[in-house]
Amino acid sequence: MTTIHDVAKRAGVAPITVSRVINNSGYASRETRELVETAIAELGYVPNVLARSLRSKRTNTLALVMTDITNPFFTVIARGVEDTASESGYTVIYCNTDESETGEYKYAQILAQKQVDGVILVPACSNSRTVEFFQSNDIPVVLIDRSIPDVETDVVRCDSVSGAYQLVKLLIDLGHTRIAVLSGPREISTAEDRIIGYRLALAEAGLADNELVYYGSFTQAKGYDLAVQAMAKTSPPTALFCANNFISIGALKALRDSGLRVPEDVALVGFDDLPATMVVDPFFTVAAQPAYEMGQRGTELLLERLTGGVLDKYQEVILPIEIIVRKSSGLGRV
Amino acid sequence: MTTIHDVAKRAGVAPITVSRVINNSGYASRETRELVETAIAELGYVPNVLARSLRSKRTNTLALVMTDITNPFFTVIARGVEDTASESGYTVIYCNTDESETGEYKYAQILAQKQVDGVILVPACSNSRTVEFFQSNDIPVVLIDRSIPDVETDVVRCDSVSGAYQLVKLLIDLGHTRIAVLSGPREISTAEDRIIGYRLALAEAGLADNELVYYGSFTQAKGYDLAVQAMAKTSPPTALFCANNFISIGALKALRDSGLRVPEDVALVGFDDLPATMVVDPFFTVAAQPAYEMGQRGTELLLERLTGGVLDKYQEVILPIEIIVRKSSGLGRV
DNA sequence: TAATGCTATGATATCGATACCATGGTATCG
DNA sequence: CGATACCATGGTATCGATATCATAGCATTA
Repeated sequence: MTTIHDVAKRAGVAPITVSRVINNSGYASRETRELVETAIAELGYVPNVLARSLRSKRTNTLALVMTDITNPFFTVIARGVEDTASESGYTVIYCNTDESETGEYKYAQILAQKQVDGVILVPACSNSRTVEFFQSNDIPVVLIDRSIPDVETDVVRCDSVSGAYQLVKLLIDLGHTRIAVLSGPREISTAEDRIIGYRLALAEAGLADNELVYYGSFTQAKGYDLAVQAMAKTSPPTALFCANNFISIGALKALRDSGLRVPEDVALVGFDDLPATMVVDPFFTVAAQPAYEMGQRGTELLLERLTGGVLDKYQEVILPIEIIVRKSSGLGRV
Repeated sequence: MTTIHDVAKRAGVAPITVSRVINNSGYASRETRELVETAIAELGYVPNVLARSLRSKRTNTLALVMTDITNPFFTVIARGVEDTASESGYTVIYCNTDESETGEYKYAQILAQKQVDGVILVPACSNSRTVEFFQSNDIPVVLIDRSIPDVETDVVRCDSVSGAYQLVKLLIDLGHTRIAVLSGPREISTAEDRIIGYRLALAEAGLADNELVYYGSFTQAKGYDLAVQAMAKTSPPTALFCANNFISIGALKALRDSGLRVPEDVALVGFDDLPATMVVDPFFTVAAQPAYEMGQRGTELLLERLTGGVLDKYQEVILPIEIIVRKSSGLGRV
């Protein structure tokens, strides 16, 4: 390992001068700068950011803690975060909690140890322990996609209530009266909000008594299960509202496996679009959230907190949802 | 920030003793251990890994440098890496080069600065500069998925030649004689190997004169383009062999857009399966590579190099490919 | 009983960089 | 011309941990 001292010796200057050249801080004459730069090139010197960060108290590293990196929705968020962060010279550590509260807290420890400058968190639970832990270690946190009750911090999310309301209203307008909602875990804000939106649309149409609510998790397997459960009723629903993309796919699989056609026999709508790169024939009617932009805005907010000094009030940014009508919702019932 | 000194003072011991308790290194009496542990708990102390790594020269961090994190093939590799690494107490930094050589080299600098212990690299080019840079900084590298000519390092990959051969032979056995291959960039080993396998199968069947080779890139957009080009010939191919999943999807889209049915009008086979979570109705006949296992084996190899002292000889691990026959290859031509 | 080995703990130097303070030279201005 | 400001550079302390060496008590063994 060549160090800043080696460079300094070779260039005939003091280490601190080398530091100034590298970081473009303080003054350095054109001549000295060149001396240092050639010494760096000749030695193949690479600064040690551990030492730098230890002294300067800034690691130029952010962490993105999310629940499921295999879900394209989060992958796209990750790209938004990555692009924005790297533009400002930050690197990003990705952490995958698999929707587990303990996994999340375990990562929180590691990230604090690593002295990350800030965290973008998709919470795996409604528990505020992780956020409070970060805050007690002076690490700012931005929540993304999901919120947590009674926590003071920045949030970037979409209006799930409204998105769900619009999707379910669409089904009602098509003539459906028995609509089931297949959602995620009870304690996740988006899972709950999407049920609230569902109820709103039902109530408005005078269908409050027809509620068919299923809680589960945001996975394909659970989507399959819940769809099977829902369709097993004596008078099964004629439409399903799935609370995310994986649930949609699982539900569609379940319906096909029972010989039911979508949309002819059962209509299907859901949250979260699949990326165009991964789908040949877009089929699902969805409430599409601007995932890339969520990552971007969340990161911007975090960077503002880090560099712009103290912005005293926490912000809640709510981004618009787009309803995309495709084949899976069908043409309506006669 | 509470430091090891604060803990030491509170527990009435020396900092080094606290260090011993934390790291379970050296001796510590039961009594002292408890004193230290309660002090840690009371103060909410979290060790600073920057300082630790600076002194100990180990960061317990690996880097996974890949070309496209939005491709599920690489996402699955990432999970394999992550799981294996975290089992051994390592964390993983993910880097996305977007198939760009400069992007790759830029990340190399950053990773060296961060003092990562080792790197798992999916090379974006056939250039050995990045690998050599890492090696000159004493950072071991394992290549994954793709190899680079004339580079001395560990490699974990699949036998693309054989996979391609089998897929193309399958098409030939179904009666196809005009088969086009839509591949990636000329300088990527997997892109080239898949063409070699294609040629092998053609030659064996006496079809060497029917070669229809298209180079491009591993993206959906390019797959679309190449398929359009291939089908525009006066006597167009009756089957397409796509060198990865994104090319397959793009090609399928192009065929559909020109009113051609798969497999009735054109048969389609390709490399890399799509994850079951993302597909309702598996359709493509594919050469499936064990992505998770590739990540796993690559990481294991790297960890062996890091911990097991010097394993003098570099290894090349070649994992088996599975051919999965589905609808897209059709039933053959009469 | 002296030698040996293990347990338990501490003092000090150091990892590689930057913060902070200090120094001296030159240009500008009233 | 002296005061002031800016440019250019260096010395030293320090960030928070561990490597290395040292010390001392006690048990075991020849």
